[in-house]
Amino acid sequence: MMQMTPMIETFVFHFGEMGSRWGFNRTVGQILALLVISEEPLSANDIGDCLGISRGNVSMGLKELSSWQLVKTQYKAGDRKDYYQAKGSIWDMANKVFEERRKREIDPTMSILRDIMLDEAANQKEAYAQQQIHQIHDLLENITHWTQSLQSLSPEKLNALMKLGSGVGKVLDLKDKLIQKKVD
Amino acid sequence: MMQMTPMIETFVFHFGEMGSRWGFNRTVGQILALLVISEEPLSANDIGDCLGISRGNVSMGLKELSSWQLVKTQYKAGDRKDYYQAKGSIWDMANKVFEERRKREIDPTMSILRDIMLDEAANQKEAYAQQQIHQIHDLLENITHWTQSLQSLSPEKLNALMKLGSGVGKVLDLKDKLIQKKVD
DNA sequence: ATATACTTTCAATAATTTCTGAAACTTCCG
DNA sequence: CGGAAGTTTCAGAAATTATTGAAAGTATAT
Repeated sequence: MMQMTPMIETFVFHFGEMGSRWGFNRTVGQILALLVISEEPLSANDIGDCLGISRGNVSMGLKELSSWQLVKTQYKAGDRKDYYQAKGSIWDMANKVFEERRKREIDPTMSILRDIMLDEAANQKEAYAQQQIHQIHDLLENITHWTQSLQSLSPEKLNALMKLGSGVGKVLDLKDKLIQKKVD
Repeated sequence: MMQMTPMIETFVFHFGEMGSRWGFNRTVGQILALLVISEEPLSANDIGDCLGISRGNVSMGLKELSSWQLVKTQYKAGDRKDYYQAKGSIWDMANKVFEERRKREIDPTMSILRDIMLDEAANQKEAYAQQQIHQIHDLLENITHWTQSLQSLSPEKLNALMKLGSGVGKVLDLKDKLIQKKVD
């Protein structure tokens, strides 16, 4: 079984706190952290022992992580236990988290905003409200398209883009110039 | 006082639900939504009446929104009441939310990860853990730089970038070619 | 078919977060 | 100063969310 050295405890517990901000609860955050820093797969009992949580809670946590597609199951020959591992690279996981959050947090809002935009404004106040709602909708739509296109980039390109930092403004200028060339 | 038409109610209540996912609680989300779609400033009592919540809760919600720098206070001549309004454009507000979330969710984690990275790995397991932690740190650092550079872009450029969508990959290729030229 | 070794579910409970409302505080005016 | 009109605070109540653990479920080996 994994032993919890002080370093690993610090990481796992902190990740538990933060996990709750990233859309899952403390236990789920801790389980994910544990799986991420553990090279070999862990059984559900290992996880419960390390974190000092009940067996049922581990099961629910793993179920949640599965729904986020963040864990994979390993079967060991001659052993009935299931063993769990983090699935994919850190990059892949971050992507999964972004995508899942978009689905849960942005998509439902978009749908409601679209409905509202179809309604006829009944008075001056509603007209103003609708105008604001329109802006929020457009913003969310942009963010959605944007993150989707980031997800379709290869990891290398993504990394290049990230490294670009404030150079991103320059690249935009570049693009304008090139388009200009084509027009000429 | 603002009347709650069905359209406005739908929006405000939904925003309340979603607000809790964006880092503030239901009431705070509702108050923000109400202020965003209301053209003229509202008093704390107006807000409480519209949302059916206690005066104390309104006060706490406004305090929270102030700490996010999302509201401004208006004083009306010959009226002792304070009147509140959403501060800045939708874009500005989204930026504030991003920034505030970064401060609360990413920065503390970065600091802990940095500490861990300075420790000497005591054994093979810790070495692997440290390697993973290093990757997480780099990812978060990239995201931080990236979002900071987005924030420093003008709204127009930001919009152009958003509209670019998957074209972003092409622009990157372009950049590589241009750098290549310089090297030649 | 039964025993065994595990996993999952879910009702009850515990922990946490949010909300209320009364009291304390502030500010403005006469 | 005293009081009226407002705002803020915070202890306790209410609501929500997370956790436990025992019971039910599943799969495998004999």
